[in-house]
Amino acid sequence: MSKPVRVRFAPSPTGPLHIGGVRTALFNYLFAKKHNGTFILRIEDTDQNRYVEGAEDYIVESLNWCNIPFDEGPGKNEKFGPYRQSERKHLYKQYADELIASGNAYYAFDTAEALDAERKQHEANKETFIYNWHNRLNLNNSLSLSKEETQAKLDNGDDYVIRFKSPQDETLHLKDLIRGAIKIDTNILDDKVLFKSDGMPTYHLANIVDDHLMEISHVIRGEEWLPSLALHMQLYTAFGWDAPEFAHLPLILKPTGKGKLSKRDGDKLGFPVFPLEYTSPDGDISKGYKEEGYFADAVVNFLSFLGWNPGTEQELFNLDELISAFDLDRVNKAGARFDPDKIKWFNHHYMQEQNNDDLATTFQDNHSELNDIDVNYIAMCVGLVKERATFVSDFWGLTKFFFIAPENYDEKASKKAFKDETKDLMTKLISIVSNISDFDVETLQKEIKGWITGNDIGFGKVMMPLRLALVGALQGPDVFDIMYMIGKNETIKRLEKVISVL
RNA sequence: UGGAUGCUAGCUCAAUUGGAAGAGCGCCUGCCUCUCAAGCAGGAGGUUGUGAGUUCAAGUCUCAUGCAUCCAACCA
Repeated sequence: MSKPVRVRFAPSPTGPLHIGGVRTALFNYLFAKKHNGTFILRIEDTDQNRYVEGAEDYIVESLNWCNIPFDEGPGKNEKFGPYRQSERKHLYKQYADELIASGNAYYAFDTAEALDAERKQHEANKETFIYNWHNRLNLNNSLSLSKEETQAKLDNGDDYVIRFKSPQDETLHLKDLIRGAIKIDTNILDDKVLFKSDGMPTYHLANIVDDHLMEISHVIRGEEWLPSLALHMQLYTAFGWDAPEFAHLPLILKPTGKGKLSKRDGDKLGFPVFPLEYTSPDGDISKGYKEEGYFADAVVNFLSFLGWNPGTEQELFNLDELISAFDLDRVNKAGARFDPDKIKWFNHHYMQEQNNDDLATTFQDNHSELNDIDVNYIAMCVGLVKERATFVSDFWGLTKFFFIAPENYDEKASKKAFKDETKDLMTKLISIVSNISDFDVETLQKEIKGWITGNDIGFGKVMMPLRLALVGALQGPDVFDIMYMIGKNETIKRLEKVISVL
């Protein structure tokens, strides 16, 4: 039917990729895969002043960690390359010149200082300075100067920028896939700089040229670009090109209060706002979801619900399910509030699907106390407690009694569990345990429960102090599982110890 | 200040072309149990930001207003 779907994620390498950027990348990826299309990574590094070393690698690593790799991009399947705008520098000037030739753009020689002064003066008069039709003839450009003067300046090598000549008294009818029809009066638009004096294009020019050259079919980007849509559509018209479809995603808002989610919110409220840990050139470290123990699938699932929902009650989606369920029609318009508790909830669910051996390996790597312990044993412990864990880092607190005997007993629990007859009961229990030769869960259960019911003792009187002896607190999985795991000798040792403090 | 976009439960979001306001998370209660979670079941929670208008009928359309965000760079 229509053109093949080609979408791009076009971040600027100015630092670590924000979690909102990951969401934008994800939606592009889902849309591409849903329509058997191509997901492209393009690096928008036209601002050399803001370039940060390592940021591009960080972006690529983040996408890979999330399992949403790009199909085309720097160093990969370069059919439409290069994919770094700095390496496409030679392409842009001719297009700017083309716009000048067609009367859609003009040279401007105003210095940054002159424009700054204008802005300040307007501000003092409580006005807004806009460089456009109403004042461009009073400023220093090829429209206000004569042809000869302009040429003389160019020949002289004066610094210049190329500005778009925004039309007067027109109404633009724009279409956004998520927001519908938008009307814009061109009189309020300004003459945006398309080409900078350093020989680089601005975002606006590079973006349109590259999207055209790379045959992008759908532009899916953040809402912060919505005000630029009018300019971009006019550029397509000026070039005589077919424009792609546009979809502007809602912003991601702070968990508390109002406002856009920022790096500071993460620092303040203690959750990451970046996919991977990031160390800035200054040495500042920002937390990452990966390093904090989140599973990539959980992060992706959570992110997919920021501004989108499937219209059903299903919340748990793997990547394939997301691809088939995703639809731009179901992306909503309002800003999405970031809820750190919800992402933990997702992580807990994904924890249950993890392989115990893999979890055990990670767990062991993170705890030197476990160095000499058989990984299979650790995996069994993990299997017993993971239903109550959200992160691998929860494991130690949940399993330490499998590896080391409790040193003391929780005070409140002791009051509840230790009674006058406890000493006698525990002593008797030791002899029962000692006599069990098949030391497995079933036998333990049968023998001990049989003893309790047979003598009408009451479960709490035995089980609570027993649990306290083994764990040190009234917590943890099934008591018989614990006994089986630590073994007969250790069980008896712990019972003897608890008797000694009674 | 100007323009754009948005506003439904505490939070994330639902609600064919206008046609009885719903789910999940969180919270509370119960069940389960040797404990804490998890799990299961139930419950509370809403004048759809506010005010008008059009209509037999408005969360949905129109206008006004409030609040929030984005843009208003030779940043992206």
